[in-house]
Amino acid sequence: MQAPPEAKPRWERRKDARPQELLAAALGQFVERGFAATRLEDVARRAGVSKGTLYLYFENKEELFKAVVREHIVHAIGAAEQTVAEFEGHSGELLRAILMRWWDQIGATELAGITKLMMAEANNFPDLAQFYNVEVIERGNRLISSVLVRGIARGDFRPHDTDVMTSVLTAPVLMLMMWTHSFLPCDMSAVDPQAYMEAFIGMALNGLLPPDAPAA
Amino acid sequence: MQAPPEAKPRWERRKDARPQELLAAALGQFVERGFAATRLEDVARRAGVSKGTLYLYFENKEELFKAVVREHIVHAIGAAEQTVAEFEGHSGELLRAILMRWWDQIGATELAGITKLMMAEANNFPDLAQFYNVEVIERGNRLISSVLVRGIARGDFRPHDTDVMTSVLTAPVLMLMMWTHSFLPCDMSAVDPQAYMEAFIGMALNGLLPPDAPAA
Amino acid sequence: MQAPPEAKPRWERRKDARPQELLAAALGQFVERGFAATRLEDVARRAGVSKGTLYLYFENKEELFKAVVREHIVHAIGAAEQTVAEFEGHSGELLRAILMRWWDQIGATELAGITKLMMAEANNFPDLAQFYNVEVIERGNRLISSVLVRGIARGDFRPHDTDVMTSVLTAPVLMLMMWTHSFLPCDMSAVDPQAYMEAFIGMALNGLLPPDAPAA
Amino acid sequence: MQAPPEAKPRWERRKDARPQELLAAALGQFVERGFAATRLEDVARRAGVSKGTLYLYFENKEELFKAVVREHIVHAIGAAEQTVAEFEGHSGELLRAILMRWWDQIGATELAGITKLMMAEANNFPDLAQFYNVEVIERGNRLISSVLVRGIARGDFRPHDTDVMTSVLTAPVLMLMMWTHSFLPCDMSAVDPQAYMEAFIGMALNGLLPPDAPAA
DNA sequence: AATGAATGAGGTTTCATTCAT
DNA sequence: AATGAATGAAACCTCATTCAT
Repeated sequence: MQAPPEAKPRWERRKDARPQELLAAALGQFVERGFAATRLEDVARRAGVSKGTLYLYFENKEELFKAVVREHIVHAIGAAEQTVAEFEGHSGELLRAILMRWWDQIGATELAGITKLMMAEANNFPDLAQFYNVEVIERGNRLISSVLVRGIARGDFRPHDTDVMTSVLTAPVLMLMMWTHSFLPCDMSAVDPQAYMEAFIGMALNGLLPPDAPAA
Repeated sequence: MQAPPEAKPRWERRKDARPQELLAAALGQFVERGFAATRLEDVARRAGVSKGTLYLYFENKEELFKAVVREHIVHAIGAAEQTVAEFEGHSGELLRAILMRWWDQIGATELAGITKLMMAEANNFPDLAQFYNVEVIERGNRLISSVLVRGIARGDFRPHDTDVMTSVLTAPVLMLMMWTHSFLPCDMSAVDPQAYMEAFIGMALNGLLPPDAPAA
Repeated sequence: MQAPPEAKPRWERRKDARPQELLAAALGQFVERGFAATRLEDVARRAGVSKGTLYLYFENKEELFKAVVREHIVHAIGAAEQTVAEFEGHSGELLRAILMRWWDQIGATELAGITKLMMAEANNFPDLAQFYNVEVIERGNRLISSVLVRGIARGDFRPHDTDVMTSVLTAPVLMLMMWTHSFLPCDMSAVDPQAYMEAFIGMALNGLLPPDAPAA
Repeated sequence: MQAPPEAKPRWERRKDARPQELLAAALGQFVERGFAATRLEDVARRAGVSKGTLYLYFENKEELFKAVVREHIVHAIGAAEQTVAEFEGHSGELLRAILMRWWDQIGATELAGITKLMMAEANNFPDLAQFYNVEVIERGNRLISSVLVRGIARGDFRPHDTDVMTSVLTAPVLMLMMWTHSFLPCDMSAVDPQAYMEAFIGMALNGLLPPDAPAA
């Protein structure tokens, strides 16, 4: 009776939207400051909630970080796995799609900051490192690897050591991510990431084709 | 009987050796933990002194870090500048020497951890970033650049945009440093850094020669 | 049986009362120990809270001190200004009221310790000195001065240099404050501050009257 | 043989001069900063010696301070006692001499800073307070008192409570010292200390004369 | 579900004092 | 007699986490 029904409540039920907002805020803060230097208070303020609210959704800072990684990176890997499982064409085409999506969805976004952050701080947070290795690195490598195996099996690629080749293929992408997200003003403006990715993938695919295949 | 004559004194005076020991301890700690996460107490313990002793030699944490950088990295750049100034042979040979020394004296040592650290934490410590940019990055780039200019002037290299080329030349080395000093177990064991450097430099030099020169 | 139901909680929420309690504790500690020698931990303990709590309400030690001064002294000056603005009677009466209130509300209370503290430590804390000069000394002097100007304008006082007279009027009060709050056991017990104030004001007012006025 | 005899030695034997230099440096520093805020390192630097040297002459900071007080203030009291003991004229003349000397030798010099310092910090250093009370305040009061007693005994002064009168006589001098050495910019420039002292002493002596004496 | 006041361990820095040289 | 390197006990301040409301 006192308050009209449409009176703005002190806080708003967001229900399922809430966690997403918290994760978005956390991502931004982690990328800007790194893991250790990120203050939960800033994450909360950025999400427009109170510090305590974070703890309703995430056990602690590490779990919040893991959730960010799961939400954005692990999820993307899952989608890529799906693509691989369903794909029916030439493995070279598939590999190109996977690598380009990696760049577009992660490398070219603020998510690349997570990669940088992990390289920098993993030493100080062994639990996080363990988690990231299992959930991201190993799983990601497995994904690339599986495409290579598929390619060899189908005769799309010439036979090779797929584990080594996985490293060879991931390294440039990781490096480009570090590069574009580092403060270091090493005039990378000279290089267009998109062009770099195109060149790199073209070269790689060419090198993977069987000896008798026509150049891609 | 009570006190053995060689009872160790409460502390030992080290005089001139001290600063070096402190810097060595600090370097180790910074590389292992990063700047923010390094506790001065750990640096002190590692050097076998008390916390207060650090402050006899360095004004504060930032100055300690700067001293580490000056002692090891800036100093090395200075030596390289000397080499460039005195060198009399072909610029390709000089460039090779400079790049290999960079790798051998910094990239392949724990000093590469400083580079990694700066990429990771510069955002959080603007003063440090400023210092590092002026003392290391700009000065280092100027050094490489000067070799290229020299090469063009002498006809050792074909004409090119030396600033862009400086980026092109530094990028792979920086990346290799990041790579080999990152926790990320991206099976880089497959690649021998030395071989990588050789290959990279060989390629670069070839590309820099004037059109009519015999392949290196 | 194990835990009595009325077990006291780890901490108690005080909400709006808190700042006042903290300021009271801080005032007590500052007056007892001085600014530099006051440890925030003691202030906290005195207020029955933890060290960290202080920082929820005050940015740092200096801000805490300023808040104490504002809360008690600046506030009192404001009230006095109000009185002056609204007063309608003889300026001598007004001056007497202002000076007596100064003594009663500040000089005779522990707040006099703040005055003593500022005299002692201003040299070591330039920011504090600056603040105190602007917020207390200049403003207080302006207040007295305005009463004198009003008195001259209304013909209540004979013409005189109001700035000099302001000094003449404030000096004895400040001195009495120092005196009664100093440890120095210079048998001031012989003098009753109240009587001293009365005598001083009586004399001052007499001296300020216009030549032809009947002695007060 | 190696070093010519007149080679400047690493340090110079000053023998008895040393302590005086240290005390002078300490006095300056104590007056500028206060007791707690004075760093022994600054005292040492000011005296041109090392920190350790201070401890050869003074057990610790408190003893150093006591020595300063003894050297300058207690010593002056002793000289004044001597004067009183030997004086043969009218007690009014003697009292005037004693008070003026107090002002000239202490009040008008940086030594007045010691008085200010004691008022401000005695609470925090009970041992110092105790020392100062016994050696300076009580002894100083006894000195004044003795002059009053002598005056009454000789019929130079009318009978009165000499302890109370001692307070009455010392208060204005102490206040003037505080005043002139405080940062508080309470335009005391309007008052010339010398004139103030003259006026005060004149008034006091007049009040002390026996009823039938001719005005001084 | 949400808040935000409260906590307290942990980090950097200062400085009186000690002691090997 | 003199030095000055070394110590270590505080002091200020931060922030992840808890919990009464």
